[in-house]
Amino acid sequence: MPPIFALVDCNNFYASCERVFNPKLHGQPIVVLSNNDGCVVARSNEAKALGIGMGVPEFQIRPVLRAHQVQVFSSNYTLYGDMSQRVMETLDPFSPELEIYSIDEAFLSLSGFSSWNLTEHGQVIRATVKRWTGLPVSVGIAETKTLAKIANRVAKRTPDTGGVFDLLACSDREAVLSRVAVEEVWGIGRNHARVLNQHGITTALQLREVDDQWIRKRMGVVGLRLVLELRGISCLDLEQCPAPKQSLTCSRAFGKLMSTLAEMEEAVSVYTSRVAEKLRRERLAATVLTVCLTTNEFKDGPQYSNTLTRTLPTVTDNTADLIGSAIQSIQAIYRGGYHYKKAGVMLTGLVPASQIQADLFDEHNRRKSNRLMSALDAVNDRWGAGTLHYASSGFTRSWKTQFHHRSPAYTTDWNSLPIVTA
DNA sequence: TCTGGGGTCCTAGGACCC
DNA sequence: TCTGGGGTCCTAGGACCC
Repeated sequence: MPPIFALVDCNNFYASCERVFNPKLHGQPIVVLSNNDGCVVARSNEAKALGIGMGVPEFQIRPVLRAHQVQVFSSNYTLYGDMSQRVMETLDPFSPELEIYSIDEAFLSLSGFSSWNLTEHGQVIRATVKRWTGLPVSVGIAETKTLAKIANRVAKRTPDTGGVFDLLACSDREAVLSRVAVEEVWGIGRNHARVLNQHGITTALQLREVDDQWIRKRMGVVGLRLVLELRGISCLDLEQCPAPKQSLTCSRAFGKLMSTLAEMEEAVSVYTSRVAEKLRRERLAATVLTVCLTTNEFKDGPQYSNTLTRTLPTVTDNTADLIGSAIQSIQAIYRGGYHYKKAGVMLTGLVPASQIQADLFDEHNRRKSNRLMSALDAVNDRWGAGTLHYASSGFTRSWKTQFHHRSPAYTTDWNSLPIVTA
């Protein structure tokens, strides 16, 4: 049975989430900012039309934001995560196989649906997601994932498609591919695009026609796979069960520059606590911990950054163990006389928590540790992150990441439910 | 004044072994 | 002329994604 993929992708996901519970925002330009309200990470169509680019620092476009009364939001990951889950649950019945590819995208297998009118099926999907979640999505359909991505782009960009485009039902595929720039193809980033352009390859159609050996040499097996996908030969399968994580990170820019070791220890302690929570949620334990710190690269003045990776004394998912290692590492790489902007903690060498090898005498302590961590996580789930924390994380948090324009957690907090007035 | 965060995969090269 | 050859494992770095 030849494969058929549908890619369902939410339009301007974060910006659209803000709109669902705030109808006044319809038709208005919206931007959503990254942590610390630093860069633009999402834009409504109206904001795109104003020429606001993706990833642009907020301070550079402040005049535009003010002049056009653009609605500005800090990232509200609690809201977006919950809305994402609603979308995925809505998509589930439409296909026997679903791959959640990112927070706002899913691949559906439509293999075996070839006798259906897939454009109509796509329209039903689109209308259902809109009705059940309030979010607009686009649907692209084709026989490979890479082509489904392209079909989705067409659906999004061409209003008369009604948000659904089926490349299988398209009579002039060459015309479609010739209108897609090579840098818009999934898997072609800035660097590969530059090289391809230098060789006169500027469209998806031209990329499809390149010589196999040539692309293999320049872009490795990844490049070859991509070209085959453009030709309609499916090389990327649907992945229904996500592979176990290989690394977990918490890294963040500070709300202000920091210089003392005491502050850096606090920050690293907080970040370690966050990443340890992720670790336990995934039911994993870590064998290696990496700490990094860096000054502000955009600023003049002395620069310093360093990274230290250490194998942990024992495989663990215990926050205190991990903090102990992280503090030792930050003490080792910290240097006085600098203004630090960012630090991070990464866990690798992850193994299933159930497989932790405990020696005979360790058994008692491990049981105790598990109970303590369960209690810690339960308290913080119930009363909010950081309610219960280690003293090494400090109490002032003057360096905390800033979110000055955050919308309420409409869907996950009783006190933030939207209120409808007659 | 102000510039995000969290991932994956592949490849090349070095160390080491027999 | 010609200085073995083949394999594994690990790491760093590059490229990409959302």
